[in-house]
Amino acid sequence: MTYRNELKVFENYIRNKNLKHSEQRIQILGIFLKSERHLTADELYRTVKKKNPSIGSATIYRTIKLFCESGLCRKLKLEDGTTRYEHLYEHEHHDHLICMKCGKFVEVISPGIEKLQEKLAIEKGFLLKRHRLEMQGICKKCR
Amino acid sequence: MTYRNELKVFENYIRNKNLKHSEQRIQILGIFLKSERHLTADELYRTVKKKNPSIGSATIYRTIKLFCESGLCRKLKLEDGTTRYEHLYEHEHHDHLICMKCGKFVEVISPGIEKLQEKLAIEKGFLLKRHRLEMQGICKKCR
DNA sequence: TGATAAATTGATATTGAATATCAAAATCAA
DNA sequence: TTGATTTTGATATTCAATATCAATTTATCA
Repeated sequence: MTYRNELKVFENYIRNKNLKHSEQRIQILGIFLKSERHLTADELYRTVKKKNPSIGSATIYRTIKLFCESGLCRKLKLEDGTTRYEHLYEHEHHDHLICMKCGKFVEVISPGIEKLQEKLAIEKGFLLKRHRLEMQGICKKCR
Repeated sequence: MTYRNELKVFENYIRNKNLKHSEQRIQILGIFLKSERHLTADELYRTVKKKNPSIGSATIYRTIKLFCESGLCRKLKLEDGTTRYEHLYEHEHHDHLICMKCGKFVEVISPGIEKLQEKLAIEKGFLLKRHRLEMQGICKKCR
């Protein structure tokens, strides 16, 4: 699988912001895109370090921020206090179902829930901007 | 308004765990219960300090943990990265609608949403244990 | 009541994630 | 290639939260 579109998104972002191309950013992006899991910054750092040991953790944080700004990445603050990052490009909005034993992430979406949220917000006089739903349970394998 | 029941819950917890009664814990509990807002640990610390300047912040953290364990308090990790604490005793499960401008918290509950969550989890093979829904928007006043 | 064991406190040090600083290196336009 | 600008990596710093530890307080029981 290639990530031509994602690469283009990132390169456009860099160009539009008058930032510069760098080898490190491309390495980090490649590893971020290849990873299936929702990584923490530190997990990404360790993985990148295997390919390029000279890279610093500050660069990881700086680069993740660019991914988020460019629309490739979303930052998730989870109930357990950790922060993880997920792919955003061509992933429509979704919520998460997380296994409390093995940590498995399932991305879910329920138009019904979305609608009820809208309704609830309106009842309370709110204009709903965004929401975050994290469900925790035990997956099939872990039961 | 008195907090006789809440005090009893706390005292029972202390007794059952073979912990000891302390003046500081009662002071902190009183201020926690009186506060209407969802406080951060630091906000609670500053408020307590006005009554008892000798109290240390470590005691606040230790004591909040006891409140949570005793069922009087729930820790909320919010999207903005802050951690706040809310009253739990005789408050049934609820989610939150938060104003992005003024920070207003509204506690909401939608049995419909709860049911759809259950359904969704079952579809994905999960046994749902808990969930967290945080909705952010703009309240009536701020619009 | 007083002695004793155990828990609690406050000050301080430490942790861990994330950000700030800064000199050296890399990038890019002309 | 030069020179301006950005980026990098090392390091220092921040901030919330926890750990450590001697001194104090509490509870128990003789």
